[in-house]
Amino acid sequence: MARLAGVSPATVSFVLNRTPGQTISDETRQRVLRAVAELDYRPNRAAQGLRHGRSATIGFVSHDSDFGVFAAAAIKGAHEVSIRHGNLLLLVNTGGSTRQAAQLVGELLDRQADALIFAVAGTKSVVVPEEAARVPTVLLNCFVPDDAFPSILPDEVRGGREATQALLGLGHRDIAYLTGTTSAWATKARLRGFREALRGAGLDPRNHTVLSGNYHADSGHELTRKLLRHRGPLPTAIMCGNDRMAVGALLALLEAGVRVPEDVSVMGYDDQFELAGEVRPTLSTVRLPYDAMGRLAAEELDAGGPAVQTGRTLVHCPVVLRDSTAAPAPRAGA
Amino acid sequence: MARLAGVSPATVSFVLNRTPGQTISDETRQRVLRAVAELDYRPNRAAQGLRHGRSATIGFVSHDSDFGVFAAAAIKGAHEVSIRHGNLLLLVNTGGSTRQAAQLVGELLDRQADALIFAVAGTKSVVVPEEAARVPTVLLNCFVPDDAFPSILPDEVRGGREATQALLGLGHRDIAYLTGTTSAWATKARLRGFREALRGAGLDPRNHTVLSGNYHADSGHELTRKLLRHRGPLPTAIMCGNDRMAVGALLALLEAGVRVPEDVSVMGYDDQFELAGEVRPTLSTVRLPYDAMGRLAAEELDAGGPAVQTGRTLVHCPVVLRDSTAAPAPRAGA
DNA sequence: CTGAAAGCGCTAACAT
DNA sequence: ATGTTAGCGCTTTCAG
Repeated sequence: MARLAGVSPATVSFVLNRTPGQTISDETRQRVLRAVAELDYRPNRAAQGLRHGRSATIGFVSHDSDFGVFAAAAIKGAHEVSIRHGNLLLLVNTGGSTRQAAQLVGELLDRQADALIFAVAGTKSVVVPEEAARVPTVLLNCFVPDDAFPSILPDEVRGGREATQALLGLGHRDIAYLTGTTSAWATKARLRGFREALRGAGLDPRNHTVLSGNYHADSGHELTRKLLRHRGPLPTAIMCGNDRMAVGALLALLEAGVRVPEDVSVMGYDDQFELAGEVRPTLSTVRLPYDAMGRLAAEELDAGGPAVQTGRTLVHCPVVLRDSTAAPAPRAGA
Repeated sequence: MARLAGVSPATVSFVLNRTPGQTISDETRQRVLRAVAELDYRPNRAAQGLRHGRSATIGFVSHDSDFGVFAAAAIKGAHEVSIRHGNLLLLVNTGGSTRQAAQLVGELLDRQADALIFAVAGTKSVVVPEEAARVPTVLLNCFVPDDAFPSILPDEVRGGREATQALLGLGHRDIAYLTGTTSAWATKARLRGFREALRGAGLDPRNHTVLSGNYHADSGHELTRKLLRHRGPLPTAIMCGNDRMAVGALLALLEAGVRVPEDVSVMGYDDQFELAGEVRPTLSTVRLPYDAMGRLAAEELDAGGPAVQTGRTLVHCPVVLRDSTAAPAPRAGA
């Protein structure tokens, strides 16, 4: 014990914490510091936590069957700002089961987590274990029907709109949309943005092909083949539900000898790490700012307010233009 | 306090923990349990930890600039078995900096983490903060020069060898290898496995093209184009440093009108989540069992032995055959 | 069979 | 200006 080394029990605490309103003689301070250095003593934060009722720990609940790209990015963001505030992340994965979620939130609370981040990969409505309400909790990429917890969500409508506008800006007038899973919240929102943008440019969405897929690369491949088979003139641009579908589309187009972006532009969505920026041609896409969302969540929590600020915060998804999009080739009919 | 509800202070502890060698009358037990249920009381694990000197928490140090696919998989595995043993993961990311690593290991230790997992995405030698030695520590996908900590590593030589043997088994005799970053441990090991397999089949590795890339999709693309430009007869199979390079290769081949697997077989490495199984054709590859490695690490730690069992544990990387490989087409010269 | 008491490592209020 | 005391919530001898 540092106390043996010096000659004081709680004085150490005063010195180490610079307790305000406490004045310590320079001599003792030195003595303490020397002892601390010698034993390289570090306060036991579990004990501090017990005293303070605060563990300097934030529970991160990944409510998915797997940790994936989403969780990794969100965790990175949350970690980054938590660290800055002296907090660490206590991580659990529920496997997507509501029962497991309740169980694990219990474990987190037992360990006195000061706050909770509840995150899901595919934006959607979730059931949050009610015990979560005992501490400040933020929902990341998900929400509850009554908005009892504050949510942080990507602004998918705007993302879809701006992606479409980017294409329109390049001169495209015939844009096909290969959607992700139709039932998904994000799919609907992106599609809505797509239609808004078309209407905004004076075009009729009903003249534009929309095909339903499932967010997997092979569905992008398949739908693009359908596009190639069935239509007369190919659209000059293809928007895809996400980057993986875009990669599938790319493969199908190349197989058919269609050049990207000379003959057709392709737009993804997600800006998926190690994918969008690396395929050839590199993919124009919309950045899903999971890391920023994680940061935001942690900021709300670290700020620590009783934090039952409610409501939904939408985070902007910026368009990232790379090589898979270009102005359409002048058409014969033009 | 549950104690108020019943009429006992520490008896609660006996009941809840079924303390061996303690015998409790059925009546009191019921009383306690009823009170516990009513207040849905749960013991404070921070306090338990303080008492026991054990936090039921394992520190997971991701020593990379980012959380990525690797960390996500390894964490998933480690989480899975930790949970089963009643432990939770306390997660930190060092950004790859040794100084940050020391700092964060400090934070973990201050919070009384019972053990540490130190993980890196690209297999390599690392500098582990020396304080890590205060608790059982396992190195995941990395090692220290003197093997002072036990390491868990993928068996890359065998992976490379078996991937090559799979191709040889299909009848391929001319296999090109597009490597990842040459300086990487994994690259060398996989290449060694490649050569061992060739020699094992009575072939001379020097007759096989080996081109150096960097594990990114675009380098797979570029090297494949080089292959297409420079060589007379294309090899019948191309092994790639990883799946992303394989996707690059796929794109380049399709662009050139070369069919996969009819004209050329392509083999990846990693079995990357959401990639290898989804591109068209689906990628034959070697599974890098990061989740299993994570599980293994947690198992060694949860077993909790003083656990300074040292040495390196190699984990098998099984070949996964999908659609991008097939028997070579009969050649004119054959 | 159960309660009282001490103590894990720390800090906040209260004496000195 | 420093040291004492009590207590955070739990477990564990040790007496009853």
